[in-house]
Amino acid sequence: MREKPKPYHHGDLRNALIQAGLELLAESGASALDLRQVARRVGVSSAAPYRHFADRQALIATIVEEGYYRLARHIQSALQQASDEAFDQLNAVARTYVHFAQDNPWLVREMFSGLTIEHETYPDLHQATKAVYHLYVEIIQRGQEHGQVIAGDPRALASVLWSMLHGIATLTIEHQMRPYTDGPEGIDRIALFSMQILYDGVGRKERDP
Amino acid sequence: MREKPKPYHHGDLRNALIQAGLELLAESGASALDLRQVARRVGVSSAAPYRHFADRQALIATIVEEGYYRLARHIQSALQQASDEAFDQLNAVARTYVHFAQDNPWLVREMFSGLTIEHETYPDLHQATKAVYHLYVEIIQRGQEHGQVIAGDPRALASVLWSMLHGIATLTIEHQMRPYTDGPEGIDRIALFSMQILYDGVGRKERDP
DNA sequence: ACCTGAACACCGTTCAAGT
DNA sequence: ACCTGAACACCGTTCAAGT
Repeated sequence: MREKPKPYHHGDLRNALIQAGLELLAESGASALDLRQVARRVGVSSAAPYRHFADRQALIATIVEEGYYRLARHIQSALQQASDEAFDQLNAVARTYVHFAQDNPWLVREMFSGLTIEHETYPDLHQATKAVYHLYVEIIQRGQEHGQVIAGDPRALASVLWSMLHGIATLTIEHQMRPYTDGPEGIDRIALFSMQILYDGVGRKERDP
Repeated sequence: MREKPKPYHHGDLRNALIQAGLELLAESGASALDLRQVARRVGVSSAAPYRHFADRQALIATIVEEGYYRLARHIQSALQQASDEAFDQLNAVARTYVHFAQDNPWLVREMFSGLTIEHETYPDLHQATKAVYHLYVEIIQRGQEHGQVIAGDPRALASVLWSMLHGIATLTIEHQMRPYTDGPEGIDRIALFSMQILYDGVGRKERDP
């Protein structure tokens, strides 16, 4: 079934490299994400990728960028199935975030390692992270409009939400959330619990008489 | 785990390698954390480190472990200067966490990358992270005893606190918290703000008459 | 314009041999 | 017992030459 037409020109090498990199990352972790191996899998020479990416970092940045866009898509589709209650939406996002991390641990680790984000050498990547961040800002704003979320700069509140999501996803991947993540609905439980805390706080409120 | 005090090239190569690794990491980032370069800086051959560490990962795990112990010490000393109010303590921890991350960005990135924690090949490292986690559990428990923190499994609540700290530290390092971190007290401001949210929640509470 | 082949510098790791 | 020197396999990157 598999033909091996090996034209001198690949045709879509750039996308093929991104795809192969994504696969290698998922299969064998970050150490497999090296240019020679990616080139090998695609069936081109080790030098070929340099026609499409400045260096290894640039390929990784593009792969991570793709990761952020995928995450954004997942979140958007989860939000469409949630009610317009702020808490419900927070919950949907948290569940999506943690599941995405669990399903793509190596990709998310690469996304969160941030080595590339630091240098603003990759504007497209920066754009992709902003797209996700913007979804949080919108949730907060809608919640404020409906009187469900406290007043305050939506971007500041969104940053705190982002921090929380970032943290629970990371700790879940690293298996630091056990035993709360065990069992069939464990991952959902920790997401729900975290959002409940974020929503209501850990401080004990006075029961006024 | 103290050994003979002898920071000379001959007798204490193990500690010399850890120290050099810490320095290289701080100076030049993760890419500088390679065995040959560490060996070079200490003034031994490239093969010498293998007498003290199984491989490169083992050296990194030890360096990261040292990072967790340093962080634990910082937190402990901050807690001693805080009052016995739960909120005050949460705040002290958050400030310490974020400052530590800002002062040691590469070390913290390595600590959070978690590639090593996943494999429980490094029990000492696991131990070091537990030491930090335990400090959070204690804060939560004290807060509950004083009626300042809501009821619930202290370990679960501590995990949520940990997630929050993890997230704000990461986003601060990656400069995703701007513009809230700008200015002289910016870093403290974002820590305080985050803890206020964690304590009181983002949900709008009804003002009962 | 896009890709190959060979080359260079460098790293992780091993091992026989030195002290 | 601890360290050196040489060696092997492999990776990032470059560049002249091929299609």
